[in-house]
Amino acid sequence: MTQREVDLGSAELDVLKVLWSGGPGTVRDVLRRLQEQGRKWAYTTVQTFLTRLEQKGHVVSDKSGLAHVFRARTTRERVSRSRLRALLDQLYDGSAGPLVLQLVRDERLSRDDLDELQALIERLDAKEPKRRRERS
Amino acid sequence: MTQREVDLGSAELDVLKVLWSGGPGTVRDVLRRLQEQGRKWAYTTVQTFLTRLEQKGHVVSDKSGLAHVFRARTTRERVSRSRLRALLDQLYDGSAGPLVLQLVRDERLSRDDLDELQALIERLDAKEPKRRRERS
DNA sequence: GACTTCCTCCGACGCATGTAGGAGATGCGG
DNA sequence: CCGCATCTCCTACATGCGTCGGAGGAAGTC
Repeated sequence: MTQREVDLGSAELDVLKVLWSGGPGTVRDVLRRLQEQGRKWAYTTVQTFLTRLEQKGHVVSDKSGLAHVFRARTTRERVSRSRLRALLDQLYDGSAGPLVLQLVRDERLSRDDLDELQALIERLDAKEPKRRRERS
Repeated sequence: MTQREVDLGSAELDVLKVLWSGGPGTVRDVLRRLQEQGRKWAYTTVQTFLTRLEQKGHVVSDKSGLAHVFRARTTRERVSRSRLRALLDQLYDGSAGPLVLQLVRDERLSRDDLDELQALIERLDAKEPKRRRERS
């Protein structure tokens, strides 16, 4: 029931993102917020995206007023997961290990992130069968 | 010189992948390998992708023989990095921390991966100024 | 030399996506 | 009541991608 692969173009995603971050809004609202981010789109462009997002089920709208109010239905979580999984499957053979290693190696994680990560690993370690191998 | 954002459709990527894994080959070679993977494409479809990949600079070909031999030029590494970065920028606000945490939490990393990860973290810790903060 | 086979080249088509203009309804300021 | 601002709806159009078919040339086979 995982609602078929989240299909979103990057412009569509940008629109969805303003709904996530700024809450529901009309076409005009969304347009304004986008413009504040430096996007120079026409009113109807935003409208098109909102409509398409609605058709795809990622957004719902309240059509009672004159100007429809759109609200995100798909969560950021959902999209992230879906995208991540696609990346994993396409380029990392489906396994997260190498990806994590690469990330920790290449991206500069903050001390806090590292700490947290370490804590998490310890927690996982604790929970597991914990076969402690001799360092070969 | 980072050669503009790696632009690859998913089918194109599949073709590139067989070049990565199976080495250079002609259209027919690539087609065969793809068919072994269950892909049912027409000969010319593969050809189209190889040509487009070449136009985009991801592949080079040796045209001396009758059948051209194509070879990947863009590495898997490069594509992975680029895709990963895009994901990070689009959905994780550019910072890898949350993503790593999510991965370690949600994906079942193998014991080996966890070990390796831990080792890596320790190495990073060692290298760093090592500001040991009081736990606030 | 005529056949069959394989290859390259070129063009095409449908669907998704990014981007928008115009038509027509509706509401508010005088 | 009139006009201007707004909205929605519909249509359009370019580009990219996934997918091929057909034309025409080179090669190996009797």
